[in-house]
Amino acid sequence: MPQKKPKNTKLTIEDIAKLAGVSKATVSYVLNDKPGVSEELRLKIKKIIEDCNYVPNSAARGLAGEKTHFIGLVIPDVSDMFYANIIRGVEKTSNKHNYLLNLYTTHGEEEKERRVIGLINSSMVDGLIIMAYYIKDNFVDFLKNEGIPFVFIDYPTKDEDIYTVVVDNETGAFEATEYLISLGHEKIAFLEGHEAAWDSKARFMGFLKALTANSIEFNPLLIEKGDFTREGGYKATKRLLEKREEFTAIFSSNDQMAIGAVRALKEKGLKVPEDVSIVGFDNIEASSIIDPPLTTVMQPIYEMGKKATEILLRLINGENIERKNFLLKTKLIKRSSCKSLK
Amino acid sequence: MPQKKPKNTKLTIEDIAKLAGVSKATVSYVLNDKPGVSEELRLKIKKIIEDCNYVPNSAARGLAGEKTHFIGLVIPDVSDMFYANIIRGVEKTSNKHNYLLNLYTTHGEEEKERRVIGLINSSMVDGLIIMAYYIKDNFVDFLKNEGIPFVFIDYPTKDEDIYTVVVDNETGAFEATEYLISLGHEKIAFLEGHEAAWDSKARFMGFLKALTANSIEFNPLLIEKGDFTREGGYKATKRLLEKREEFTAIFSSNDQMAIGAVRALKEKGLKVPEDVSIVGFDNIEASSIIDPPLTTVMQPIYEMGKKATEILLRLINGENIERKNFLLKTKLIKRSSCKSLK
DNA sequence: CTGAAAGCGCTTACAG
DNA sequence: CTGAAAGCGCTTACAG
Repeated sequence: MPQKKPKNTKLTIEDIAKLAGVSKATVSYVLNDKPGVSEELRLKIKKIIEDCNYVPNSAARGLAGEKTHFIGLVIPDVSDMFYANIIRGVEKTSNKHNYLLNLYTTHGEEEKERRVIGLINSSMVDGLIIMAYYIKDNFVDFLKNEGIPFVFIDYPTKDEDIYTVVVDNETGAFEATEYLISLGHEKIAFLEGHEAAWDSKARFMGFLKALTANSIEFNPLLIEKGDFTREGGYKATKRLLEKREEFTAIFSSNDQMAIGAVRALKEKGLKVPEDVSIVGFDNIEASSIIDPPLTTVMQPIYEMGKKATEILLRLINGENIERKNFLLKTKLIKRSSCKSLK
Repeated sequence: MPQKKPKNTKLTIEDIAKLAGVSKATVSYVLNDKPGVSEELRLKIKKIIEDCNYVPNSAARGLAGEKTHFIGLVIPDVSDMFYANIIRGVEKTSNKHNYLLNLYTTHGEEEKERRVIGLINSSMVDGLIIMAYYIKDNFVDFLKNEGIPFVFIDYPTKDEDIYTVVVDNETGAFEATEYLISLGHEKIAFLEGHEAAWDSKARFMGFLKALTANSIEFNPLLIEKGDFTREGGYKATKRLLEKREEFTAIFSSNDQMAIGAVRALKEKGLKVPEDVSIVGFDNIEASSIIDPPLTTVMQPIYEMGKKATEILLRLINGENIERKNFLLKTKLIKRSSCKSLK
């Protein structure tokens, strides 16, 4: 009957202690690499543990107040490649340090994000990596009081008291725009992402700064609102074309919209990059498959997960980390959607 | 200091008991919907729990032998859309039933798959969903002895004693081939996947059966070995073309190879679908983006995760399930990579 | 350097 | 219908 878990088959610390002829405490010290056991005994016990394939019960460890060797990852979704890559970064890094993963998906729902609270209560994880939408200050305060280490991913805050790993969207957009300018483009349209999205804003800032840095006048008519979707990019580009305001390039604040833009241009008989150059942002898989392959800005997604985990693990181990806010660099991927005007 | 978890802030069952003026046991009964508490008292206690935002400590629950409300998912990777969709299916379904997810990625390494054993020991999960490569019979035996419910995904076995959820690759391939035949194709080439892959074999079987069912003679010259990669499909198709054996269609055992095949054909000046029709398998994102969009067989990936979770949850609740092996249907996605010869 | 004992927060017989 | 007590497997002061 699956209802009952017959634990009798499982080895406990007591079994190991008996086998080694010592007390449970001594085995525990060995397990946790604590002092107070002679090297000889330590080796002997380690061998027995190894031979028996004994693995300590994490639940008991968690309860007793020691490390559980689990870290919790709060993330909106798993089926999006962006999040999937973050998970992979977290997972690979934590695995390397003998940590396992608890996954909590929120699907961008505020209520589910709040349930994270229950999780922490459960003393099931030693630390938390959080990527969320609705995190408010009170939530952060709660976490602080909780005394559990946590790191935020892609959550830009001015609160210098919390650990964050964020992509440098602004510089990424700056570089992409400078690239277009270096090819001779001056009339560059910009497709905005979702209104509330801070990353869209950061990209727009980078775009603006690049124009300014190159003494190119900003033309508000060439800005179109979008929503980060393919359809949104398509519509934005159609609106742009209807304005009959001249432009030679489009900088889209993400790839999905850039793909929509390509379609809109093609429908109007315009060729990419012959008539219009396009740069996207994100380097999603589709960007290398479409015709023409898209020049875009790659985010260090995997690295974000990795970095956040490294920080968290150090915090869990009680290390002090000087810096709290980490900005990760993007990379411009040049493909064939841009043409030089020179 | 992050080293210490100050549990003092956290509510325990004892606090709730005091607040309600009852013993811990009574609160526990309410928590677990067990009989022995008057309806009135039950409601009162539930309200207090609600008001205090109390969440029981899963570690303690797990230790005490009750449900942890975690299920473990063993899976090779997260950054592959196939697996990501399975995770999503598992995660959405388990969340709906108030279950949380523990994720264990194995990266196809036998040793890491084995570490699953440690996990079970940990009484951290109530059940296990497993998608693995090296699972041997001894491993299955271990799980059975463990007394923990488990369900395998995409693990074809003749062992009628274990629960499995598998895609009906054979019927999927059968239908795809019949579709090509219905368009008038008789000279159909087949690109095999990785040699050891049982799903590749199943797809080949479906292909063969469709030929037989339609009295079309099987031509061994039109079979090419591949390895499920884009490059493998490209090379296989080049070899195929060098044979100078006539064919009007290609059935590739997955989309990646089909994409490689399209490239090989284009390089030889052949057009898809005008000169050669192509059908893939998997319905990966790229299949809808390439030119021409690929006709392919969609696997019910999300549904596999969902189905496996539903089964597992029922097992965890002690329900008996009559059937053990579930075959999930594929769906033919018709796009423009096939042309009728009629 | 080592062991006996208490305690983490829960559940579950067992009495009443 | 309800409560006192034992126990799950660990860790951690505290003695020795």
